[in-house]
Amino acid sequence: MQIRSARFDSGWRLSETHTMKPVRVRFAPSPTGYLHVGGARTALFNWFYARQQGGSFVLRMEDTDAARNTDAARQTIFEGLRWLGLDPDEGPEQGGLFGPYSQSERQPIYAATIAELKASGVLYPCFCPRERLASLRTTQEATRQPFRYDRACRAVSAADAASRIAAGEVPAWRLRVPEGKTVLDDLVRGEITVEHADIEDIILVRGDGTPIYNLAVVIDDHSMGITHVLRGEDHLTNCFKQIIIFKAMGWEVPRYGHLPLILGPAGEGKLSKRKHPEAALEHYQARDYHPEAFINWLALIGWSFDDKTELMTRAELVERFSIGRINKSGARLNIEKLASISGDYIRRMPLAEVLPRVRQHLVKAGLVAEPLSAAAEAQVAAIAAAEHERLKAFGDIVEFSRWVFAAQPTMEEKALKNLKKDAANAAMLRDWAATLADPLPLTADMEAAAREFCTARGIGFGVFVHPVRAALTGRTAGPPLFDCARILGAVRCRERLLRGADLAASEPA
RNA sequence: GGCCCCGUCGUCUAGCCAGGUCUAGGACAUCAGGUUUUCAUCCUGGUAACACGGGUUCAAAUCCCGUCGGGGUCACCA
Repeated sequence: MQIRSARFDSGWRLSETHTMKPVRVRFAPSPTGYLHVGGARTALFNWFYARQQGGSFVLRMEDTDAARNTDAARQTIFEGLRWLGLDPDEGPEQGGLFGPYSQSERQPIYAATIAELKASGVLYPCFCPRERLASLRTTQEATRQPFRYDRACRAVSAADAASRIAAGEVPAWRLRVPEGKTVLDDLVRGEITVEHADIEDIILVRGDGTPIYNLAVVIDDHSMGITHVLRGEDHLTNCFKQIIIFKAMGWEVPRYGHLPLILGPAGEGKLSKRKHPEAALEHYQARDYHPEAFINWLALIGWSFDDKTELMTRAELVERFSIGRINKSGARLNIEKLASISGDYIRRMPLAEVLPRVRQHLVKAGLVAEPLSAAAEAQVAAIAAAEHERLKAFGDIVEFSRWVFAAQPTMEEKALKNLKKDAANAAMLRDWAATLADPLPLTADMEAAAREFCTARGIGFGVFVHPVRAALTGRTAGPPLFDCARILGAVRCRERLLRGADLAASEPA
C-alpha cells in the first residue's frame, strides 16, 4: 500500500494508513490534576479513529514526573473519559498485553533502549553544570541567538567521559542530532521539513538514569505498537526529535497527525486552567451538559463532516470521522454553541430520562433530601416537566428551581417592580388567593378560573399574570404560571400571594 | 529572537488539493417579526467574512510570491 497524505478526502483516496497492521492509537495524558478540554478532544478523535478502523484505543499515563503524579489526578482522567464514554481497550485500569500502562512503572523497559542508545553513540554524556546552561541561555537571549545547547560536550572524548564518570561525575545524556533534515508527512498538515541544524541536542536521559518525555514516548509508542499518533500541535516540534530517535533505533515511525490547538476565548494562546475555568473538563461535568451533546460539540472543534450536518450521534461520528477533514487552524471555544446543542439533546430526551438526571442534581445541591417522600417525588417530577425545555445542562435545574424550595422566594428587582406596578395589585393578590381551592385544580382549569377572575374585575390577563408570577416565584421568567402554582401547592401559593400583597403595598424603599 | 504552523461572517466552519456553477453555504450568537400569560421552544426574515499587496490566468476565496497578523516551541516538565 502506498504512503500518502490524507489531507483531502476524495472518496477513492481511502487510505490513511500505510500498512495493513491493525490500527493502534493512544491517548497519553499527564496526570496534572485535571483533564484539559483539548486533551479530551484528542482522546475523542483517537477513540473515533480506533472504533472506526476496528483498532485499539490505548490509554497511557505519562507520569514520569513523580512530583505531579497523584492518584487523585489519575482518577480525574479515568472519570473524565468515562463521562465522555471513551472506553480504553488497554490502559492502567483495564490492563492489556502491552503493559504496564503508566510510564512510572515502565523503567525496566526503558533501560535496554537507553543502554543501546548510549552504546551506539546516539546519546552522549553532557557534564555541563546547570549554571553553565543557564548562563548560556541568558547570553543567547541577549545576543539574539537561537536558544540552543552549544554542543560543548560533544568534544569530550569517550575515554575522558569514562574516567569522569568513574570519578563520580553524573552526566545527563543528550541526543546527538545527526546532519541532514527530517521530513514529516503529517496526516493533517502535509509535508513539513526541518533542518537538523535547527534541532537542539536535547537531554534525553536525566542524571538519575530515567528518560525524559521525548525518549519515553518513543520507546512506549514503539513497544506498544502504536500505528497512528493524533495529538496537539504543541507537540509538532517534539515530533522531529522523536522521529530522529525512532530512526536511530531502526524502528518503524508511526503516522502522525497534529491537531490544531484550542485557543482562549479571545484567541490568546492555548487554554490554560488558571485563566479559563472552561479549560478543565470538570467544568462541564459539574454543570452536567448532555455528554452526547458534549462530544458532538467537541468533535466540531477542528473537524467537520460537511457544510451542513452538525448534530450527529456517537455512532454517526464514529462512522463519519476522518483525519483528512481535520482543520489546520486553531479554534476558540464557543460555549454558547455547546449550550445550544446540549439544550437540543435534552429537549429530545423523554421526560422519564430527564427526571433522574435532574433529581440527582437537586439532591446533590441539598434542595431535597433522600429518601424523598411521595409528595417530594411528585414535586420533583413536576419541576422536571416544567423546566425540561429550558435546560441547557442538567445541572441548570438547581438555579432554575431555587424559588420552589426557599421558604419565600428571593425577589428579583424586576419582579418587585411588577408587584408594585399597580396600586390595586395587593388587593388583587389577596382576592385571588382567597379563590384558591386545596388541592389546586389542573392548570387548564386554573387558567380558566383566573381568566374569569380577571374579567369580573375588568382587568386584562397580563395585568394579573405578572404580579402573580412575581409573588409566586420572585422572578420574571420561568415555566407557565399555573405550572408554577401547582408545583408549590395551594398552601404555599396562598402564603406567597399574601406576602406578595404586603410587598406590593409597602412603600418603595 | 531562531525554527515550525496557521489566516473565510463576532465565533465554529463549508468551499481550496483537481480555478469558472461563490451576487461565498450552514450553525451558534445577534437584530426584526410571528406564536405565547413571562421565559424557553417553535416559525419567518435580516445584518455580517474570503487579512493586505503583487503575480499567473480569459477567469483566483481557490495556484505562486511577498507583507502583515495570530499561534506553537526552544527545561535533567509533559
